[in-house]
This record gives sequence, C-alpha cells and structure tokens, in this order.
Amino acid sequence: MQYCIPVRLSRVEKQAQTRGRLLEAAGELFAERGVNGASVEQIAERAGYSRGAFYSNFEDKAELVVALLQERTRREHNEVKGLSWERVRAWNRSRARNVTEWLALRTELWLYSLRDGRVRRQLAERERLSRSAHAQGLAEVFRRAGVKPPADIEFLGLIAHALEDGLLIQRAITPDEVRDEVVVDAVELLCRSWIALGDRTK
Amino acid sequence: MQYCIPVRLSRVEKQAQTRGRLLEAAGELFAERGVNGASVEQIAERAGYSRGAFYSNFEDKAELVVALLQERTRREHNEVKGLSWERVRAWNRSRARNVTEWLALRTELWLYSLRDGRVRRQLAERERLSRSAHAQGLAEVFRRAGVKPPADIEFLGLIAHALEDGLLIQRAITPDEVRDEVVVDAVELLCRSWIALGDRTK
DNA sequence: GCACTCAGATACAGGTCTGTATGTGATTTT
DNA sequence: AAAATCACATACAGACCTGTATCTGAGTGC
Repeated sequence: MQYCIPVRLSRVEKQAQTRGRLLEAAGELFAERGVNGASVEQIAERAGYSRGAFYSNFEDKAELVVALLQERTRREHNEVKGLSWERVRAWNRSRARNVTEWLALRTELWLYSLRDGRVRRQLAERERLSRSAHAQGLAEVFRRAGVKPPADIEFLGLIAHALEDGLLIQRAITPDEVRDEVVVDAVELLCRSWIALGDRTK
Repeated sequence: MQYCIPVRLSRVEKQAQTRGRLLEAAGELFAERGVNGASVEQIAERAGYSRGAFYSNFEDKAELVVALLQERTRREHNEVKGLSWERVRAWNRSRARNVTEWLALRTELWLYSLRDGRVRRQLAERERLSRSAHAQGLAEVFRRAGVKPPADIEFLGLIAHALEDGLLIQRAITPDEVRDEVVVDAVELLCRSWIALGDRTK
C-alpha cells in the first residue's frame, strides 16, 4: 500500500521542476531586459539556483531560447485547442492584462530568430498556429453571416493576426493615444467591412 | 578672394561628420546584432574611429540611441513631407529592398523604448508621423471614391500603419509563406472593403 | 547497506565591455 | 608665431559574463 505522499521528488521529477523554473525565470527576464540583456547567472538566480543548474540543463543560452519557445508554443496549443472562437477571444482578452510583457517576450524572440535559423523554425510554427486560429474564427463569422469571404481565408487570418500584433505595438509606444479596446474594435471593423464586401461579390 | 575648396574641413564640420558616421554605423550594427549586442567599440570601429571618438560625441549608448532615433525621424520627415500619397507609396516600396534590416532596427528601438522613457517619447513622435501619413493617404482615397469613411480617419490610419508592421514581421518569420506584395495587397483589400462599407452608411 | 550516479554548487580562467584619465597633433585664437 | 583649445587616440581599472573543471550530497541499483 502506498500511503506516502512524495514530498521528496524523484530524480527525474526534480530535474523537470528545475528546468521548468529556469524556463519561467528566463521568460520573465527576457521580457524585462531582453535576451541579450539577461545573463545566465541572473536567470539561474531568479529561478533559485546557481549557474551549475543552468549548464546541467541547457547547452547554452541559445538552446534555452529554443526550449522556451517550444514550451510556450506547446502550452498555448494545449490551452487553445478545442476551444470555440468565442472562448479563444475571451482567452486572448484575459491574457491582455500583462500584454506588454508578453508582447516584449515575443518580440525579443522574433529578433533572436532573425539571427538563428533554429529559433526561426520554432517561431514559424507558433505563428502559423495563431494565423490559422484566426482564419478558423473568421470562417465561422462568415458562415454565420451567410456570406462568402472576400478573399482567401488564410490571407484574412494572416491580416487579422498581423494587425493585432501591430496594434499592440502601437499601444505600447503611445498608451495614451491608443485605447485598450483598439484591438477588438479594429478586428470587428474588419469583419463588418469584409462582410459588406462579401455581400457585393456574392 | 576664396578660391580654396575646403578639402580640409573645419573643426565643427569634421565633428559633425564623425557624429554622422557613428550614427550610420550604429544603425547598421543595431539591426545586425541588436542594441545590446553591439558594443561601443564595434560601432566606433565600423565608423572608422576609436572609442575615444564615440565618448567625445555621446555620453553613452543610451544617448546614441536617442540621437539615432531623432536623426532618422527628421530624415524621414524631410523626405516624405510634401509628397503626394502615390509618391509616398512609391517611396515605401523603394525602401522595401532592405525592409528586414529596417524593420529590425525599428523593432530594436521599440524594445529599447519600453525600458527608457526618453526613447519612448522619440519613437512616439516617429510613429505618430507614420500614422497620420497613412490617415492622409486614406482620406484621399475616400475623397476620390466619393465615399464617407466608415470610421474616424485617424483610427483607420492607425490600422493601416499597424497592419503594415505586423505583416512585415510575419513575412520575416516565414518568408516562403508570405508573398512580397502582401502588404500592398492587404492595404488595397482594406481600402476596397472600407469603401464598400462606406457606401452603405452613406 | 554499499558502491554508484548524477543534479546541482563552487571555483577558476579567459574574454569582453564600459567609462575614465591622459596623451597628441591639428586647428583656432590672440 | 606662440599659446590655447579640442577632437580623437591610447592605456588602464573595474565589472561582468561565459564555459569548464571539480566537488558534494542526495537518490538509485545491486
């Protein structure tokens, strides 16, 4: 019989925990100071370990970046997968609390990816996911409105996704001049105008 | 009488030249390796000087970043000011040759601005410029089409500007999946659909 | 329960970065 | 034309960062 609760973790469990904490800390620090601005020591320290822990879990910082992106992508995919369009939008809104940090991290990773092919491939996967989620959502909107989309639905998804990013960036630069709801407003305007266009072409 | 051509520049002219070359080099290196990844030494070296030249022209790297952004903003403003909508689009297209480098620089500066209020103010000025240029262009399009804009024209300018950035980012991540003309295509689609929506509300 | 293994800590060597202090030669001033 | 100035070069000190090599103590297998 197994009454015991394993307060003491096994070796592999413990390492997984360490790795997870390092990734968490790295995400925070990358958003705060940039990938280049955060040292291995700082990351390990914030996670509550020494540099030794880092180097026994990752080859170097580049590998950490890849792993971080991989983990975030998988997590996002699991959270979103199977949700309806409405729920995905709600999920996006709830995440919007710390949007700037999240956007900063994504942007840092993007810049990093320009200089590292491996990271670029990871990021590409993540972005494809977002685009197609948007495309699916839009498809549902058109179906409900009973209108034929005015262009390739993947293209429209790309536009919606790109627009969200662009608007968040603008809001981060000038928070006073760009309202919080600007993203929602803009996407809704797009939907309405595309439906209007769809009506005509039909 | 002054026949002489000043091959030998005066003190102030020479310093201005040095400053300009340092800014130029900094722009290149920031795009290549990031603001944090480019050292003062590398910047000075690429410009053809030593670190002494740098520190006699700038307090530190932060001041250089501010100056760089200021200079680019002014240059852009001078180039675009007074041009028609069509010519501005042509100018944008011509610049598109080395878009990725240009976008990387802007993104680097954006990230930097998140952590430095002074830079943020500079960047805000630059972005306002771009947004209103777009707004003006769109206004002209609506005027020609004889249609009332479907929303605040500034809002539409913001959308167009944000969308361009977002699309360029997506193209940098997945060059094979996003065509070169995607930006032009997307903006044209927006114009058409907004005109369609405008017709109805009229 | 004893030897083994390995995650993580500690110590160290080599390199790079920044900012300052001082030197120098060309230009400016008087 | 001598003195003063100043843009830029050079040298140096201190901090920090990376990656490796070695150590230790807690799980693991026999």
